[in-house]
Amino acid sequence: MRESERKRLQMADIARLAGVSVSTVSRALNGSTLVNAQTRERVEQLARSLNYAINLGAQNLRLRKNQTIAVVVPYDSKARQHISDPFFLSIVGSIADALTDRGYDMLLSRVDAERLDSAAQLFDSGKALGLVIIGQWRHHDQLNELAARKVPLVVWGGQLAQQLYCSVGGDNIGGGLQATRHLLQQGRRRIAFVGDAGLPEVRLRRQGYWQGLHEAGLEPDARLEVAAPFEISAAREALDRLAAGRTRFDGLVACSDLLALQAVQALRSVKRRVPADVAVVGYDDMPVATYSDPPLTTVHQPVGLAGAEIVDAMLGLLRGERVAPRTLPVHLVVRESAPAATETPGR
Amino acid sequence: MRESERKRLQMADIARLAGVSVSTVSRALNGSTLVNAQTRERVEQLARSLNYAINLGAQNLRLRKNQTIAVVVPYDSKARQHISDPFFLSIVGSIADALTDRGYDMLLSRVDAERLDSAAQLFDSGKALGLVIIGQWRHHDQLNELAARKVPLVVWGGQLAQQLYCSVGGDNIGGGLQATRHLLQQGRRRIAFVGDAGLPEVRLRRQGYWQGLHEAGLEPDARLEVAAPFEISAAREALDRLAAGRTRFDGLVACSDLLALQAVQALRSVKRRVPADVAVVGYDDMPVATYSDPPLTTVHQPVGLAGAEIVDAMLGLLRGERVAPRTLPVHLVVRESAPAATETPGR
DNA sequence: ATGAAAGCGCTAACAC
DNA sequence: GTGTTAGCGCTTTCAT
Repeated sequence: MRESERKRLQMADIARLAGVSVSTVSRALNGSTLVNAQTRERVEQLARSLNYAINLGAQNLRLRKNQTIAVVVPYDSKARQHISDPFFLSIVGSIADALTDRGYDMLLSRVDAERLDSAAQLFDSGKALGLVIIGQWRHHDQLNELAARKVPLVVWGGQLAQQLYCSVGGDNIGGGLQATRHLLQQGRRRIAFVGDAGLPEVRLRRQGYWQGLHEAGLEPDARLEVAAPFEISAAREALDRLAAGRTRFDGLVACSDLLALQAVQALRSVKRRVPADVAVVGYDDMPVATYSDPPLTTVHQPVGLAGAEIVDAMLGLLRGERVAPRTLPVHLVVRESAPAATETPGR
Repeated sequence: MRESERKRLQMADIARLAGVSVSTVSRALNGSTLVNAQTRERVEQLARSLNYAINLGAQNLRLRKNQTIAVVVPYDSKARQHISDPFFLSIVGSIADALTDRGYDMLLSRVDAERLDSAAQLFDSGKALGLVIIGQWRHHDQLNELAARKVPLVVWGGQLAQQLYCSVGGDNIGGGLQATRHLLQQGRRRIAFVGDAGLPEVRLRRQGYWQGLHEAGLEPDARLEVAAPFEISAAREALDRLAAGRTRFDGLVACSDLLALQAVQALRSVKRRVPADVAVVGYDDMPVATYSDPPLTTVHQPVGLAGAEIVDAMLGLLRGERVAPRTLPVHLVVRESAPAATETPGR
């Protein structure tokens, strides 16, 4: 009908031109040993010169197979915002690489975060063999329901109690802990925590933060916990309030690099210096962290590894294995926003 | 065979349970008017409660349709590097959004840049209706061949002479020109250009750069043109050579924000200040440009718009229209790496 | 070594 | 309104 699909070539055409049956063409093109070498050669030449390729839709139907994995990046239905956080974008890139390596196709979908179950459609309709969902957001229960329905599901996010699905994620508790310990080691005692603890990953990081405080004999102060969303413009307001507020602090742990940098700007707008007055630690270690002013001390997430782990977990599920959630190691990268102990001058 | 696909539900199952024929189920689920309201209701209920969804592979085969567009991000076969440039990643995000809005699926593929024609497989095999390729790289001819073969093709990149395919891209000449003019207006006269002119987009930007120089009565100086690739670690070396070299310069136009920031670092390593000694302009206006040290004056590319334009161009092609290449407007965002004329103190 | 025929899960005439 | 039937483009017995 469309100009471009007027008359797609099919096996029957090749068969006719080669003077053989479709079965033979099929066998030739699929490397069966049951074809005469010359016949195969003729068929292959023909196919190549005409740019014929086996119709994978038909092949998959007949073989009842499929090599497609859906990667779902939920969006906030109110904001309908563009995928913007660099971390999510790069993890998608990493998954794309891992899937390509293993010979799978990647379907990239965006779905309303409030209707995560609609992602299951991708599976039910046979479009994809399994689902990778980027982030748990506030939908742990919906994810559990999907898993209960036996939808092959791997979620990038934190490992929670009562979790039926397979998650792969960074060590959030460890990350929060390392960030906090580092600040404490530099002598900071009033440490703020920035991130929306409604999200499991953030909650775990806060748990690490609490643990760090505890180790140092400090009590958490709720006034220093800022529920800033990952969405930057909305976060800024909360950070301005924190910076301008009466509650004093000399350290800050943020749940993304962009959040950390917004905090830096908010602090500067009220004439507080980083790190002199407030030392700041970010999260993710995206490229921005090395170029920013100041360069960020931040918790490095192993993005490259993440894609491979996610895909391996998915392939395990597809093989029918029980795949345990995985937690990937993170480590602190120290830069100038929260430098290591000031070089003790002399001894 | 796999645990998870033991016995996928199909229309026949629903039909049996509902006590009707498959045709009726098909009609009911597809909203045909030729079904009794009650029958439809019963069928729909059943399907919903069993999480049955029409098998799209079979449906597509039967209907000879397909709603999938492949987005191809070429990779360098030598480096086999991860998609890392934030600009490419965000344009992929933008396309994903635009496709979702219009009801299309997006297949994200990576292919060896040296074998771009292999991307055509995605089309020939019917996996995708059309191809979006991110970047022309050095493969203008391969792209032309694909277009000559009537593969529906939209390329993010520059508009070139002798171009058979549809391209969508930022106004590269304009971008290069604006960047250069801005530096000239600040009184800079020795302006370096950083980017691999083997790539069409870069070549066009350099053309704008030359034009800017020409307007000011200046001659290009080949020693100030640095063929730095987008890949950062490789670029750094070239930038260090430039910074340490004997050829003096007081302004610099880079072809990405990351390149600009690497240039800043290279300059600092030889004790040259930005912008005091050298004013630097970046390209793309990624988030990093606002947070970096110094914040970058940079050419803003309309990423959000780009996705929509690319997809609209593709849909035009699929409708059989001739779609002309499109050039999207860019504009300079002035920040501190190349500030506007120093506030003339008094008059 | 090759061809004929059945069927993957679905839709759309065509009957009734 | 609903069922029957013939494919969509392919693979694979089963013959020969």
